[in-house]
Amino acid sequence: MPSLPAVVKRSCGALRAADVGAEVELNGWIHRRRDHGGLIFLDLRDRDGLTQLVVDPAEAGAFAQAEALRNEYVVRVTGTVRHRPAGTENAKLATGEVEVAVSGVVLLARAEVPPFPVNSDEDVDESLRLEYRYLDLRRAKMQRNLTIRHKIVKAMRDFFDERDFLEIETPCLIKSTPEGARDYLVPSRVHRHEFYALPQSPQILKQILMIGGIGRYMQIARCFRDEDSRADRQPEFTQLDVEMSFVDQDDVTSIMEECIAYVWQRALGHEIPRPIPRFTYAEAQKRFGSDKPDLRFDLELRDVAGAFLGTPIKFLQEHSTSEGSRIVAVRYPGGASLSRRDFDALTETAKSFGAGGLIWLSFPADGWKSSIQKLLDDATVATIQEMTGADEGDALLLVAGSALEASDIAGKLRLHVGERLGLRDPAAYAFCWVLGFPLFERDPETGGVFPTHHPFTSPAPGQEGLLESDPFAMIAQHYDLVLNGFELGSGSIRIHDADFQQKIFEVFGLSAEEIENRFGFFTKALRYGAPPHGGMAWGIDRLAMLACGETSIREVIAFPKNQVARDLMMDAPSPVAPAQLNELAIALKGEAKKP
RNA sequence: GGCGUUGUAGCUCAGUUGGUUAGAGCGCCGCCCUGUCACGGCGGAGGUCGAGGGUUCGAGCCCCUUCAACGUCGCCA
Repeated sequence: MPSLPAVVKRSCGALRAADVGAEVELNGWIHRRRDHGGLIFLDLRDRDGLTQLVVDPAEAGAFAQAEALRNEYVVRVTGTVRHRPAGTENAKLATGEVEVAVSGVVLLARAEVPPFPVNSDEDVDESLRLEYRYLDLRRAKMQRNLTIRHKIVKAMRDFFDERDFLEIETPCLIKSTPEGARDYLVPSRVHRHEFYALPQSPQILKQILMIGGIGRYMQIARCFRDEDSRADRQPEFTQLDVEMSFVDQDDVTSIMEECIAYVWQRALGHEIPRPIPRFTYAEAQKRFGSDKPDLRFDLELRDVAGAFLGTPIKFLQEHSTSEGSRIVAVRYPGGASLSRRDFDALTETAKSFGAGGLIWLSFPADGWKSSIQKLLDDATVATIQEMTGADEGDALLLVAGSALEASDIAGKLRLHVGERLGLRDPAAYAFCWVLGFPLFERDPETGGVFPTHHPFTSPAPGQEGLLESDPFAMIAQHYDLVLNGFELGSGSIRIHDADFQQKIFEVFGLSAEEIENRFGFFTKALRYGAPPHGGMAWGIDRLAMLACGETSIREVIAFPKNQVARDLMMDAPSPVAPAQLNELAIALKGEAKKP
């Protein structure tokens, strides 16, 4: 007596023509049901895909079961793989050549009618998606995004493993060093009235790992910052954190550049053109009005101050000669067809970016028009047109002000124009490096010295002496990796000289006591043989977001928080029992925010 | 904390100048249907128009307050 063929458990995206004849078991969710009365089609779904099941009334038991199935019911079916009848194949499905003729159905779980469709990616109010995140996660987009994110992180781990890096976990309960963002605090039960802080990044810890002789470190690290959320910012987020000893800036940027190319290749099958272009901070500001330029489109900023040297317009005249000023033009291709109203709206947009106003100049076929028509002459306009390369049919948006302000506003207008013209293609990837940042900025309130990035960044070799004489002239050994106008991450060569690090803290106005209390453990460590070191950290959420063509990192995080840092599924944060507070020696002050 | 957008059926949305009983598609429920794959056909249920107050003979629509979501500025060494 011939033995029956073994039943093999398969996933819902696996079956092909070659499997015809096999006895299989499939487990999954009912994606959709097409009940023809005498014949029932079911699409069965798991993370791997969809398989069409056919239930014939001849299989009486299975048929009775199938009639009661609804969307999102969880079932196990057994049956035989067979070719679909000629002409009924479905090219849209990977499994579309075959179907499973069902002989047995086991209902594993019923499901309530979902509050939004699970079997389509139709836009649904995000708070509803987050409340029922487990349903949202079943949808195709989230399954795809989380898969891409996994591939990205896997590629990172592989890349650094192949290059002899160690992945090392650093603690989440650490010391609060209140600089930068607000800390999330965790009360200590054992030590009454004392608190841990959750790390804003493992910065100091990875530097200490270098002092600890680890040499090459990487971590997929969770970071916490108690600041207001944005589409690309969450209270907790994930970084690829990397640090290396005995390296210079070129060593770090080249290995990280190799890494991003490796990741994009492995996770997306996309080849990044290399070398990735590099800009100095000053150049990026000048040409794109941003320290994170979006290079998916051109429309570089043009300086037109030279055209206004003899202008009767006083503020333009001033900005045309003042050393710290710029008059910047943004070209708007095809902008000559815009109406007066459109230009008014653009002016409002510019104001929302912080501009005092906006001068526009357009070049329709029959001459030129401008918001300062009466104050311009043909010769000036011709000069401007030549300076900017504006063609007939274009418009120019002009911003004047301090170099920093004018650049910033013009940079935002450039993005705005790019957006309106559809030049910011979510499927395109334009990377660049930005280097040569100033080490310090002037504190706008006190006028004091303030680190552009963080106080552990080393100045360019040989510049240490400028610290006392001209700190604002110091250039940082700092580098940002930028993708499509987003800062993916930044890194630097760190200070490894304890005395110099001490001096930097002092320059920021920290007292010896404050330095000791906050960073004493760190400056002490630096005194015990700290190797030169440097590294980088990338925002994995942003990276995954851009890789997925999304506009919010919430689309690549399984359980994100909403804009006011609330988890809508668990309803966290929440009040805790008085007993818990007692144990922590915590008393609550004032009224709760909400009744 | 400021500014902006949105809030109408389970979902996505429409709703005119303030005027009768608030609509559509999808979903849901029932019946029919043996080759569909966004199956199809017939029938049905389903509404605190975010909430509260006001103006009005009359409010989904106008006004005030408020709540929520999203975007953004501040903030994010």
